[in-house]
Amino acid sequence: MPKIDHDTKEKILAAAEKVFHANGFKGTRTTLIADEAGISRTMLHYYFSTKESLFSEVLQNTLSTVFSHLKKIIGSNLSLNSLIENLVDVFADLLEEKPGLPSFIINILNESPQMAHAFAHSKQDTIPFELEEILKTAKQNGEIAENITGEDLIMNIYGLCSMPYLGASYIKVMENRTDDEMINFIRERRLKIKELIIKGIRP
Amino acid sequence: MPKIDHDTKEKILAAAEKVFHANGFKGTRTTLIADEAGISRTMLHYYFSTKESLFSEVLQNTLSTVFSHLKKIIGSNLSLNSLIENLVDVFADLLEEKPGLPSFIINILNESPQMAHAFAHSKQDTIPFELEEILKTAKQNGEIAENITGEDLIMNIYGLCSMPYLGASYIKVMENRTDDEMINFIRERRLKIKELIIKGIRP
DNA sequence: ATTATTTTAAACAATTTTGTCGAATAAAAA
DNA sequence: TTTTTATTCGACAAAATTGTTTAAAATAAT
Repeated sequence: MPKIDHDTKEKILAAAEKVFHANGFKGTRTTLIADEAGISRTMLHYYFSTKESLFSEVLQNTLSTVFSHLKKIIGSNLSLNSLIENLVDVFADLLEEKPGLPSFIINILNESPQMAHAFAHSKQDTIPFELEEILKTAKQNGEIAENITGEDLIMNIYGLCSMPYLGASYIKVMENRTDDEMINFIRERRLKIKELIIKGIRP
Repeated sequence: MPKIDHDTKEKILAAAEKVFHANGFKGTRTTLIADEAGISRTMLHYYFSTKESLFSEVLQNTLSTVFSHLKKIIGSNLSLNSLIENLVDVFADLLEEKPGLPSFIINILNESPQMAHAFAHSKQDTIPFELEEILKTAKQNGEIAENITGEDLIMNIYGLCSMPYLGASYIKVMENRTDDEMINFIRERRLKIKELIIKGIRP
């Protein structure tokens, strides 16, 4: 029986993820992926017929990672503050694992708004529903300002958590940070983000 | 004496700004700029020899717009809260004028980290210095938590204000918003951002 | 040892994109 | 009116990029 070298395929996928996340679909050169994986461009076409098929596999991997993180929150019966801390942790963990994710998502939304449409209508993102429910009771208890919506909360979290990754190259040189220092900086910021949001949405 | 049609040049620059802001340098096709401007591609090369030269003029225009906005804040002797409200207003006004700016900046930082380096070292961005000064006295007065830095404040403002523009296509379809409704949504969010930050950084 | 599988290199076709050139037209300036 | 300027079109060269093919190697399976 034939044996496939899964190792090489994985190497290609890992390299492709890195390059696609950083440069989007159009911006990516398959040559760069091959270089990054340390293989020839011929080999790339041996495992993946086209750039599109490679991209689509990377996209699926990325989305499944996102959903596996999101599932950590679903079903838990939490107070508002715990929920917020949980959401921030889940997003922050996700971004620490996939630092290129914010720029990747933004790129996709830019390059093909159809995908934004499809994704928005897929209803796989169940967080908004849970959120509205919890916000309702929190408002009744006077824990939170009346005008805050679930959308607000998600935008606060996603915007604040993504920022350091989107501006990484600038933030790094601004304070002459090493890679390790950047990771620490972002970890410390995670705590500040939680505090900012929890205090900031009070009545 | 010869007469140059400045109108056409401006049309090209406006179209180029739109396309470059939306797609970055690599992602931009000069054909698209010509189409957007309603002129032939030959004409584009008549006024701008290369794609690079056109990009560089767009970039300079963009940066001068950014700085003209930033200057509105400099030199004023404000309380912490007024400063924050001012900063949010200035950024929000800027983004309302140039909605593609966040994705443009992110693209530049991604495509050429050298530019991030150059920009960070140009010291044209004087806000951090002013900020640290004001934060110092605010901390002495107990108006703000000790661990908040100027960098934190700027990241909060920039991240929160940019978010709706970066995810625009998603946010639009999510709630079936028209263009006008999007503008209103973002204007209302501006107030929430101010409140979030002011309350969120208290001790 | 023989066969099948993985990998590379080199060459090539097709496509896209950028930039140039020359001819031709319309409009304004001299 | 003659000349300069603004504009377009079409053709084309050069470069980059993607994908195919062929021949040849290294490696693993039987």
